[in-house]
Amino acid sequence: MAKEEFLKPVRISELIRADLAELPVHDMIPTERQMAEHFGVSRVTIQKALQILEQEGTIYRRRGAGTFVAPLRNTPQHGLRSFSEELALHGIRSKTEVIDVKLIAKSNKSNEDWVDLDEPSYRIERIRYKGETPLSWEVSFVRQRLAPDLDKRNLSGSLYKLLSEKYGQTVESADEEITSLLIGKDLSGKLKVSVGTPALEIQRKAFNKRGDCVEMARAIRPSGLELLRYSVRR
Amino acid sequence: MAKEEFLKPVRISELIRADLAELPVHDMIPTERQMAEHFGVSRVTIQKALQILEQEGTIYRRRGAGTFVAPLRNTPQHGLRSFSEELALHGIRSKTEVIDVKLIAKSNKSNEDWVDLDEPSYRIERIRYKGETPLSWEVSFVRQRLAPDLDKRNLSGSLYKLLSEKYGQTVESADEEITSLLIGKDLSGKLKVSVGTPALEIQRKAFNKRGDCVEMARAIRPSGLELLRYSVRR
DNA sequence: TTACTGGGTTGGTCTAGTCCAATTTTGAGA
DNA sequence: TCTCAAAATTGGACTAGACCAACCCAGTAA
Repeated sequence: MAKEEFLKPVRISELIRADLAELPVHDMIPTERQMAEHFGVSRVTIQKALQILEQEGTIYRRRGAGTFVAPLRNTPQHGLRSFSEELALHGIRSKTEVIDVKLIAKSNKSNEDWVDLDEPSYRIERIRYKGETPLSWEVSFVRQRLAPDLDKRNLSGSLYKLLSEKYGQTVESADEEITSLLIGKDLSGKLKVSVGTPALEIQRKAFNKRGDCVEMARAIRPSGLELLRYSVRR
Repeated sequence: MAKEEFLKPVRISELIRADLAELPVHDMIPTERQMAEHFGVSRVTIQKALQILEQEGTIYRRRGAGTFVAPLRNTPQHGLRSFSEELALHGIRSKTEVIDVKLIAKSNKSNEDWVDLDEPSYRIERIRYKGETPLSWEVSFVRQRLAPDLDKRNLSGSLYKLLSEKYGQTVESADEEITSLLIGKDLSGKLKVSVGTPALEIQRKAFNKRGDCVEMARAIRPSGLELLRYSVRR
């Protein structure tokens, strides 16, 4: 006989979300107490399930009034995705060309002045393609200590996936800083665009759960393909 | 005699954060059970307090092991701030020039093709300055229904603050989309930069708690001042 | 020394119940 | 019909206790 399984908040939120799809916007849904009885769980568990739906903008709650269906938000939530995942979400199959991989000694005053390395790190230079069209030029730095022999791996896929699966370094959060610039002589050839094309420059620091910096990266994306979307919350 | 006040999670998280500042990175802090006893509250309350600190990246937790001090993240968290708040955070006093405010009829096929208005809305065109230097050109659309007589207000301050305090429309979340472009003839004069200067274009939809779109905006920021920062979480 | 095992510790999760504050509804009175 | 106060409802918050899974470490055996 199958062991009795209790419903967990995540599962409950999925069930509720499915029912929600058929309800009109701003409609009130059953109270927490009713749901608790219906699902056979405590009210706290229901509250956690509703909290999930509230954070993703599916519902909103008003004390003393009830819980209501929020309007559909057509913009997809950004979350934390690698570049390849981001492209796949837009239905684009991407290709990655690894330009260069090398080990950088510590505390070098290199030409990459935006990154200060306190220990030996790998420098990975890559270009992302959609078919024959370059989409993005990227340089990533990863500490050797966190990912030894990274240079011997296949780097033409998702770096985040590789770091997570092979080294247990899962990216949980990232800080990004965005500026604009003009494509210069050095990159115009690699990105197959003319000098003076406007582009986005994204500098990113990615962190694991412990708050250690797992990756430092800089990406240059010529304008044309709109991929940079953020959802900001209070 | 003052009424006995129970400590709430937010207050507890502040107290813990203060103590944390003196501890070395990756040090273990007292267990949840110890803290619960120390503060005279339940363990669930402590967990909520720790959840706050965990989300802001101050600590991290490992089941079976304990709770630890996370490394300092030097990049400031972005959160959801208005442009003027963002500038103030960088120690910059900003000035706002209101170029134009007018009421737009519904469903007009205007030259602003990026926004589809389903009802009468205000169109607010402004320029942000640091001293005499223009930083950003912005156009905001706000539904008349949500903020009647908005055109009679003083719009040279924070629009979000105005909407929140006068109309009860507090921005809780926003979706932003970022691209790059070159400054054209129309904006080069207003922003006092030469034609062909690279710039960021930010399109934003801001929502209240109920998920209704409170503001639609488009901002153009010439490169030079780095203000666009995002913290992304899983 | 090395490898394993078992018990204690710790965070993660859930329950059942209580109290509170915001809101809506009800009902009495003018 | 209208107004306003009381009552009921609802989400928000907290407690005390329980169980579980991951982890750490001391002790044991090879």
